Amino acid sequence: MAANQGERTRRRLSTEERKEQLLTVGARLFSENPYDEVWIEQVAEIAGVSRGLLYHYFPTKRDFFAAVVERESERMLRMTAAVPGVPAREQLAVALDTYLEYVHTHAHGYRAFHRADAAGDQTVRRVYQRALAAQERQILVALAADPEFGPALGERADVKLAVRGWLAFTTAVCLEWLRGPELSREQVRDLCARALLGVIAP
Amino acid sequence: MAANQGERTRRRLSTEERKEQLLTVGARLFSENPYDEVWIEQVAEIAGVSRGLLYHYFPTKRDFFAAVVERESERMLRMTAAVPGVPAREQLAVALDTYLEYVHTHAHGYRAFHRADAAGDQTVRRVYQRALAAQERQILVALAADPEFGPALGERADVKLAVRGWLAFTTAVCLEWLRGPELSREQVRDLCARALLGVIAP
DNA sequence: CACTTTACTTGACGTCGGTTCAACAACGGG
DNA sequence: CCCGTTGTTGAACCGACGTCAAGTAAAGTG
Repeated sequence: MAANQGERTRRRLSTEERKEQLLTVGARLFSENPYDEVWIEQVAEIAGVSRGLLYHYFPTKRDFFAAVVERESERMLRMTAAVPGVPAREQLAVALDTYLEYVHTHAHGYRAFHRADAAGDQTVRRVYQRALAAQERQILVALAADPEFGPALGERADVKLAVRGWLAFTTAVCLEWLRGPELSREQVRDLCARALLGVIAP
Repeated sequence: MAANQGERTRRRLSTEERKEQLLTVGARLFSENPYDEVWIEQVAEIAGVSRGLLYHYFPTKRDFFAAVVERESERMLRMTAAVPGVPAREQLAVALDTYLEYVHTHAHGYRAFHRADAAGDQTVRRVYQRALAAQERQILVALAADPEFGPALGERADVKLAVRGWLAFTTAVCLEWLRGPELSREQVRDLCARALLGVIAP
């Protein structure tokens, strides 16, 4: 009902701090409710500011959502940067561990991010697709660098599609895992790893 | 701008015919735009009826969307019913062919259906999840009936999650395939088949 | 051809959430 | 202590959802 901090002292934050705070609140709300069930007023209320301020920082509600998605995609890509020079099989396990760590600690952002898939308009979708493309590229590069897969990779037209599909696989598994973790992190990791190797294997 | 058929003759359809028509228009619009960019007035205009009539058949916009999703899920399940008594490997190829045929001929409905994943509220989501669960069950039953996979299936806790992930894989691949069919139907079919076998194989 | 039924239209209205904007107030420098 | 900068507010505007009562006309029925 009331603001986060009591209404007695109206805090005045710097532009960046306020933006950050609003995006964090947005990530939580967008992770729990579909896009159009999140009211801009609700975000402002939880953040302890007025509706107007939100529109001062973000032109429209869509832009606000896009900013939440973009912020989360950046965090995700930053946390799961590839480690070059390591065999793909091994690197995959490590990368998946990092990924699952990210999913676990930033569950809200992760869920909010993946809402952009089906709920977004052109703008949001573009941000989302760019992030997915970056992940795909990351995976393809890691695979191509490994002598086990690299050489045969370029000859197959379905590899790109396979990687995209695998990302959807991993996403679905992780979202379900967050819902109720009936499997251990290691089991999830191995399942996803097995899936990728199964698709790109001859 | 104007109605589908010229405005000179106002056609009077049966309840079922009209519902069907409206749902078809809805499927097309929801396949091309996110939920909140589809106006109820737009649907009515294209169908050549008044806004009021739409609210006569569907209480709210959400119910309308849910009806679109449900209709499409029924069609999908009906068209991809399992054929018992056939080995899983073989049945998988046939089922995927049927599935891809459905995806191709009902692209609008297919896209609209999968918007419910992230754009839906509780009601819509329930419809969507029920359809997914039915597909999962269908796959698990087919696998369990085959002596090659059946016996070992019950012992593994990750099978359900794997199947769910595979559905997401297939969905992502099909949606991308609809976008620009750079791969033939056979290639897509084989890719998806390989994916499932790769995940449930030991 | 009357008569009934019922799909369908019309248009005005209330509501609610997104969006705009002029004014306000908290901080920082002089 | 005053003043400019700028974070922030509150209220009004708008447009889409949803309601409703009264009426219109297309089909079936005798």
